[in-house]
Amino acid sequence: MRRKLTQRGRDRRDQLLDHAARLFAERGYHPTAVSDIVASLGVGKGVFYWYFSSKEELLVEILKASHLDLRRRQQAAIGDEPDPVRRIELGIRASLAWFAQHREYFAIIQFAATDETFAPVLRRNREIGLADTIKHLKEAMVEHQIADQDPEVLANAIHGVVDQLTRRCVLERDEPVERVADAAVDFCLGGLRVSPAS
Amino acid sequence: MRRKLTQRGRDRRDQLLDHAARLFAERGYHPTAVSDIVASLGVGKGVFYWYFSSKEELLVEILKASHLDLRRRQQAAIGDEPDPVRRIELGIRASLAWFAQHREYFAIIQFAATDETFAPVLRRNREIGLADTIKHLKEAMVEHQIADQDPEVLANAIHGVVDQLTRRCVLERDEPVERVADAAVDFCLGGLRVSPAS
DNA sequence: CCCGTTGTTGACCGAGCGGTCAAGTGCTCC
DNA sequence: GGAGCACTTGACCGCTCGGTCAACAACGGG
Repeated sequence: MRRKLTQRGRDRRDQLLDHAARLFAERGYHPTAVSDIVASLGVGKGVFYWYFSSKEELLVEILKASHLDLRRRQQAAIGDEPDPVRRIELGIRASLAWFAQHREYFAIIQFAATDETFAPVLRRNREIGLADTIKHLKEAMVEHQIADQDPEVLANAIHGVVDQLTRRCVLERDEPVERVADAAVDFCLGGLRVSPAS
Repeated sequence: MRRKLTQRGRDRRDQLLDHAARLFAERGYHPTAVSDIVASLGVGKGVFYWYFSSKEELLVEILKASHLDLRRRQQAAIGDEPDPVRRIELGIRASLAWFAQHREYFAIIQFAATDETFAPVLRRNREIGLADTIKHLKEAMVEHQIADQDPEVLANAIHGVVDQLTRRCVLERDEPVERVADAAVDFCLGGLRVSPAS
């Protein structure tokens, strides 16, 4: 759906995006009706279909916009840091911080991953994120800062740690982001540090 | 729903559980109608409601049964291994192997995690799994095989790695379980092995 | 002040859903 | 062989959903 929007129109669209994201996060995508979304704004149903051609398109827009925002935050955090390992660390910290500030998107992304309709968008988002991490990992390998291993597997493992610790520690248990980020970075850089003896 | 079942009845119930799990995994929970499930068996709708009181109850049963099965597999794999670190390793390998054989449950569990209705069941399942890992971690700390750290955070990090590598490598890219399991164990035990110099 | 465009209304529609039920079938045990 | 319980049928119900639309309001440039 492409339409000429005035400032008023753009504001409405953003309102719809925001309210929908909140409702999707709270109750889930399917259980949230379009009529719930417009009701939460106190407007008629037609408003929704003025800005979006379908409920599906709305979710796709939410996914794209949020990923863009997360990525901007990561890049801002990394800046021009020259050390690749340090860049990975800064990326991990930025991700945790972003999710702590945008909790609602976590549940939405997780649902979208379970629905074939949205999987392509999500896959694309993920590939971009992985590519960033892989780039840093490869550089770190070239500089012999870390051992030579399949960078794609490593990148996935790192994202798995960040994902899980965000979910369990930051979102569910409300632990301070800093502390959780420290733990995530520690685990990724050093694992369980099993002593060679074992 | 508790009912007296003959052998025939138990078989039907299992058929329903199986077909439903497959459909939920392929299309998702909400988009799969009860009428789809019974149609895939070529029976009338009443059959479903003879064995389950609602679609919701069905999913809860699927979640409980699958978690029980995974756990049995883990315990069988661990056996009476005395070394706690080795027990963690065996648990990781068993999890990956189980999911490789029961791919359909991964998508179902992921969806269930996004729906408040099913979150309690899942939370319970997860707590049980974490408790197992934490037990081994604590023992390993007592024996000074690994450094003293918050065992709950570590357990979550490990589960995150297993989760992510199962999803990306085993399920999506069909890599051999053994190889992925090696990578998961390596990463968990040693992380990125950043050289102390950095 | 008028007119075209942007924005809004809410009754309405067809489709599909989860769930019910009266009626029937097949098994099993006495 | 029949009484009774396990199991099956599928039309049916009430409801909610995503989406449409004709009519109308607000805004803004000329």
